[in-house]
Amino acid sequence: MAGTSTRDRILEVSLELFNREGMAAVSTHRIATETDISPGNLHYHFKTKQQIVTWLFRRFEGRIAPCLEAATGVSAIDDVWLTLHMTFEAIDAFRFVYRDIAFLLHEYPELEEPAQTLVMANLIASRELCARLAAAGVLKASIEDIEMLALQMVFTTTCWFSFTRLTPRNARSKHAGPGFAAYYTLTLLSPYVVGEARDYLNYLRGKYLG
Amino acid sequence: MAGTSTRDRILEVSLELFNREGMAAVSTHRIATETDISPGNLHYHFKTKQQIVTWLFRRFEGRIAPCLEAATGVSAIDDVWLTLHMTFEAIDAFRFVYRDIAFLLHEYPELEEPAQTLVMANLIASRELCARLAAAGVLKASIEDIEMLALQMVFTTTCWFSFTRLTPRNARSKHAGPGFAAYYTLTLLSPYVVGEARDYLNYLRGKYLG
DNA sequence: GTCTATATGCGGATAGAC
DNA sequence: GTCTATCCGCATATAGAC
Repeated sequence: MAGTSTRDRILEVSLELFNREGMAAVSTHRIATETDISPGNLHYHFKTKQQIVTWLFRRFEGRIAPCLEAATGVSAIDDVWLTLHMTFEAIDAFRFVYRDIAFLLHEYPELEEPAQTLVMANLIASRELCARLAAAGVLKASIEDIEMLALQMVFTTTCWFSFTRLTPRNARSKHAGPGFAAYYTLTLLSPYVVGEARDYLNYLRGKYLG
Repeated sequence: MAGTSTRDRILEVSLELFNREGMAAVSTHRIATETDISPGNLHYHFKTKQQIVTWLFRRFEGRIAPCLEAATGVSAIDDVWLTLHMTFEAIDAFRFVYRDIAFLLHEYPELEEPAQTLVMANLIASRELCARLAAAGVLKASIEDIEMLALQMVFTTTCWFSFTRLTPRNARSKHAGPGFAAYYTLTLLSPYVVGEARDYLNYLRGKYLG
C-alpha cells in the first residue's frame, strides 16, 4: 500500500467495504476510519460520497470493457469459457454495483443511464458472441434462439452474484466463485451446441458437478 | 379502504411504497403520512420498522406457498406456464423483497434464514416440476440437466424483476410484466421439450417475440 | 387508538487550524 | 494534505396527553 496516494487508498478501501457490506451500509466515517484518515481529509479528496461511488463505477466500466471486447472475438467454446471467466471476475471485483442495483440507482439517478448503457453493451456483445458461434458451426440456433440466449447471458452476468447470496452457506461455497458462474452460463448454451464442442462441455460438467 | 383496520392499511401502504421506491428509501414518517396517521400511531401498531418488514415477508411466504405447491403438480407445458405466471405475479406483488435483497438481509439478518429456506423450497419444487415433465415424456433431460434447469428456474424467479430495472425504458415495457418473465423461463426448458408440446411453445413465442 | 411533541443518534458535509 | 471540532438534517423510536 506504500507509495499509493491517499486518494487511491480511499477508493480501494471503499470498494472493499462496499463489496463486503453494501454501499448503503457503509458510512463515510467508516471509510475514513478504515483508511486511517480523518473525515475531514476524506472530504478533501472527495466532496461527496456520490463522487466515490461514481469513480468506482467508472473503474468498473473500464474493467468490463475489455471483457466485452473479447466476447466479440470468440470462435470456439473454450474461448467462451475464458471470456465468461474474465467477465465474472471483473463483476466479482466490483460486485457492489449489482449487489443492490435498485438502491444505487435510486440514490444516484445519474448512474442510471451509464448502467443501462453498460447492460446494453453487454447484450450486444453476447448477441455477437452467439452469432459467431453459430456461424462457426459450434451452435445450431435460429435468430430468435440467439436473441434469447443473449438475453439469458446478460441476465446471468448481471444478477448471478446477487443470487448466490440467497443460497444456504454450504451450497454457496460451491456456487459462489466465478468458475461456477461461468459454467452455469455455458450450460445455457449447451443444448444448442453441436459436434465435438460437446466434449469440452462434458469436461467442464465433470469438473463442476462431480 | 373503509372497514379495513389501521394495522392492515399500514401494511398495504408500506408494501406499495416499498415496492415502488425500495425499502431503504421509505421512512416510517413517510409511511405514517401516506397512511394518514401520525408517527406515534404508527408506532402504536408497529414498534419498529423491522416489524413491518417482517410481517410483509410472512405475507409474501404465504402468497408464494400455493405457487410452489401448484408447481409440483404439473404434467404438461401449459400447466407450467400457468404456475410460472402465478409465481411471477406473486413475486411482482412483493417485489420489494428481491428488489434489494442484499440490503434487506444486511439490515435484518433474522430474515436470512427464512429467505434461504424459501429459495430452497423453490429449488425443490422446480426440480420436482422438471422431473414430472420428464416422466411424462414432455421433457427429455438427464438428472444433471434437470438439476441445472431447476437452478435456472429459481435464479430467474428470484432475480428477473431486479434485472428489468437495468434495461432501458423502451425495452422495459416489453420485458417488465409477469407474462414475459414466464415466457423467458419457459424458453429455458424449451430446448429439452420434445413432441407436440413444442406447438404450445411456438404459440407463446409468436405472442412474445412477434 | 390516536394525537403532538420530542429524545436520541447517525450520517453527510463543512470550517478553520496546522 | 491532514487534522479536530462541529453543524445540519433526517430517521427511528418514545413519552405522555386526549
